[in-house]
Amino acid sequence: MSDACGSGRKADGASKGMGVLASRDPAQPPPSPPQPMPQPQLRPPQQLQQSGAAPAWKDYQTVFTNAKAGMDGVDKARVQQIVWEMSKDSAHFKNEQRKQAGVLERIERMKQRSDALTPAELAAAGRSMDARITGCEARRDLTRTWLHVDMDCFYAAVHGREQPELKRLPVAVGGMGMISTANYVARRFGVRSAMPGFIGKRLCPKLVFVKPDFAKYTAAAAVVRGAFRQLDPDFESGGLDEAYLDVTDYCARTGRSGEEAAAELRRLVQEASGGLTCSVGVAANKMLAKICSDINKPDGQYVLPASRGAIMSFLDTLPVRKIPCIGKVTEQVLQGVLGVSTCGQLLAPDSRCRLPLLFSEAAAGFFLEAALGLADTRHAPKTDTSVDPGRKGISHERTFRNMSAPAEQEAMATQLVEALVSDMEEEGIEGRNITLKLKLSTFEVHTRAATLPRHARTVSDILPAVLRLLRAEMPVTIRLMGVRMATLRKVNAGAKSPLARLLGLRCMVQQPADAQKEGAASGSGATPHDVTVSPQPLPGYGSAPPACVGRTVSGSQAAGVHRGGSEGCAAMPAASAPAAGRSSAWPAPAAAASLAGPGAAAAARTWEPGESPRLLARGHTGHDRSAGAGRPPQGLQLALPPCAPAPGVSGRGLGPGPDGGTRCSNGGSEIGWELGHAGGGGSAPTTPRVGAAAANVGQQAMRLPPRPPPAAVAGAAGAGAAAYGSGGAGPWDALDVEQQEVSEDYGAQDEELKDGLQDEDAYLGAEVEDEAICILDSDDDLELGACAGPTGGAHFVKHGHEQAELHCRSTTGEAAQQKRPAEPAAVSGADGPTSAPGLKRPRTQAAGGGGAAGASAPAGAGCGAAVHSATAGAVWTCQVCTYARNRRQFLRCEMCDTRKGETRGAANPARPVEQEVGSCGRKQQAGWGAGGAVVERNQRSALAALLQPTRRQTGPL
DNA sequence: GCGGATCAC
DNA sequence: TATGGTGATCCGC
Ligand SMILES: Nc1ccn([C@H]2C[C@H](O)[C@@H](COP(=O)(O)OP(=O)(O)OP(=O)(O)O)O2)c(=O)n1
Ligand SMILES: [Mg+2]
Repeated sequence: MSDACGSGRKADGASKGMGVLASRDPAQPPPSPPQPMPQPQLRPPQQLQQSGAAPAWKDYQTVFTNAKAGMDGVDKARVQQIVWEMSKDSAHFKNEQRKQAGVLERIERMKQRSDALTPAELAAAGRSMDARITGCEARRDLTRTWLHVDMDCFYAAVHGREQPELKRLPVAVGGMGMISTANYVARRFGVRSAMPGFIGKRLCPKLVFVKPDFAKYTAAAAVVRGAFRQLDPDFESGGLDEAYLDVTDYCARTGRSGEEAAAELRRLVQEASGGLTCSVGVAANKMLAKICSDINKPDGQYVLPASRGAIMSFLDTLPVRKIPCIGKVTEQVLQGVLGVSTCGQLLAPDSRCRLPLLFSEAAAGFFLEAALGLADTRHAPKTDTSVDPGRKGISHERTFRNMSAPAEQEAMATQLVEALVSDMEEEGIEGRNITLKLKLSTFEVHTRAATLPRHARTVSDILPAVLRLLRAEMPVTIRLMGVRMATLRKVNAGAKSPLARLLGLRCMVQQPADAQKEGAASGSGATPHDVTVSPQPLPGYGSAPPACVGRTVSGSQAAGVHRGGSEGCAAMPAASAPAAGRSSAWPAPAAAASLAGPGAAAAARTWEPGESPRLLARGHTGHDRSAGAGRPPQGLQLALPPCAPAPGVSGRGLGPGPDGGTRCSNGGSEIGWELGHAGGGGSAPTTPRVGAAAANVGQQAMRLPPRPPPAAVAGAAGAGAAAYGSGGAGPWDALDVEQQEVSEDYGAQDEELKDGLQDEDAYLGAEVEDEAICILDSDDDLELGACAGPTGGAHFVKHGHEQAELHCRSTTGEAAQQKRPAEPAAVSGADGPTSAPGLKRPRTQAAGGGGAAGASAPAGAGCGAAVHSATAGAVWTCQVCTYARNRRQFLRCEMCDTRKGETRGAANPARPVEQEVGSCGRKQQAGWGAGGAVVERNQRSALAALLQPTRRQTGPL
């Protein structure tokens, strides 16, 4: 086993932790403290005087005393006491105590429940868990070799590389307000990430603060990723400074062991980066590898042999806190309720049988698998970036001195929304769900959300809703405000049909399996047609402003918005990535991907025995008997960082700088805007591998109804990735919808046309060679009218209110050019008292008219159908905000939440009395977006709420 | 769908 | 003086 580790590895003296094997003690003590203490006076005080019993400071639970790399010789008691001393009178402290009280309460409740369990219940649950364990074991896959690599005190190391003198000094990246990270010298004093700078300074008076420079980190990350790629071109990024590599193939190819691969990787990283060191974990799956990478940090590696025995032995004494997703709170809960602190204890009969009885299905399953050392062994699938927004939400938030003035708060909200919109535009996305976040001067956090009438991406569409939410909470004294947009989708991606955009339709085409015969094309049966193509929607202009605000505001930036595919990342392959947004890299579609199992069927499921914890989005190993074909897409997502699929080239450095660098407020305090804005790019995915996986994701994104479509894409492994990959070539290639010129009309920003079409019935024409199924998915209810065409037949199959399948079948030989089978008028005419009375359906027709597309129309039959967006069907006008398009099924105004018929805003009836006046006047602090900057655009998802307090109070702030 | 909570970097 | 920003998931309503 201990094969020659001789390779690579330079004997820099610090030849620490070369792979260790079979350890029985997971916490193999790192070979003694790093290096000799730099300077005597830098040695942290070793002990502190403490008298009395049960000192108050001992109860203050912070994350600063957790075991962490570089914290070995730290006097934790001293740290804790100082942290407590400096915090105890603060509002922050008070809030922490409040939260802690809640945790204790929760633990208490769970304990009671646990005690109340009957022997019968426990026995039954025990048997159930045993069965699960058996199933899990049967599926354990030890054939893959994974490396998890994590840079050592990354930010600090980058600065140290440029200013060597810093290496010997205790350095913290950040400012007196917040520390992003600290080098190992500083860590010996207890200085850590997320610690307020002033406390760090107190712990280590000589602490040197360095301002963060995100551009540098991004550039450095890009370099080391180049090294990662050498061992695994498809490596998954877990953040700016870490990644998961499946080196199974590399090892097979080179004949190297995992240990040697790790050594080689470390060598390459150091060489490429000019001295930056990293630590590597080697194990059979991602989760284990991640845990291992921390063991011999810094500049070390640890190998966990791929045998069940070694793994179980390793986990036996491993603190549960080491499991990703088990944080401070969960650790306390497990300890408090079950008396469990290690994975081994979690598996003890008396503990494991209680898991399903005290925790949710998902959580129990996660704990079980984690304790067994089971997790993803395959890369997360990649997704089609032209369709996938790449993220679930996008946000902006900022901390400032306590603020109470409404006007000031509204101005802040405006700024935030502007920034948000700017980012959304960069990424070409729009969203439907807006959330306002407020952190009171007491540090309590509250969120208020609203669902917009339709997807929006302009300030004029979004701000009013935000202001409404904000005003409803006034008066308040806040220290932070944030805005987040969710329910995202890409604007215009791939959709060539303006009509579809108008309707807000997502269209997907797929041919019935049996139709492949004809596709003679590839013997493999993978014709372009049999792939689920898809995506995309987007009501370009269609999504008009929510009446409320003013439609006065024209479609503003319309026409040319298409953000070029890649603003900055020139190096990126076309199909690749999303423009970098904030920090990093590329959105990890993993999240969505993981849910989109193979084939629509597996869309989502809850934990099932044997399935790996979603530690990392999983791509399905195949043995997934997703019986629950039609389960709600809500599978558990105990995701760990659903790593970014293929983080490739690093993006450009900094994004568009802070507009004018202004943001930063006074005195370049703290970390300033740098991080907040940085981001630019991070890494971009290498050319995303499109294919079956992508197709699946596409489906997921499209919210396909549970029922798998006929042409089940499911198993279609390898089914032509082609159709997908070509970015813009979407569905419209196969389903040739007419009216290209409408597009131009749009481009011309024809306001009238826009308004008119909006609620109009519309006609959707298609040209297919044989058969096709077009899946319609709209924001609005769809009312489908008759449909048929001279050249083909079609019928609808509805799925709920917003989706439907349009099945088209051509009658061969029929005029190919005749693309307008059904006369729109034939469509049910259920027009309700729609707005825009003046315009009827003419628009649509006009649109179809030109038919420039027809010119080169390939032979094929046409068929079509008329679709009527129910928006126009039945609407009511809010008497408060005058929004006139509330759909009938809503009893409250979609814009302002007022009850139908009511004349006074009912959204927030009771006005909170409101709390204390802001405390002391803090200094204006620039929102540094440090940490955030860190994370690549969302690689992180957390299991989080495994244990939720049962109660929930949603009162006025 | 919302709001609070948890987690990670 | 002074405790960040971004993204995601989960649970209970
Ligand atoms: N709360 C946090 C945690 C981390 N980071 C940033 C700074 C770190 O340099 C970088 C990477 O995070 P790590 O957890 O990997 O920490 P380090 O790389 O700094 O140290 P280690 O050697 O323990 O990996 O992310 C941050 O801004 N805020
Ligand atoms: Mg690191």
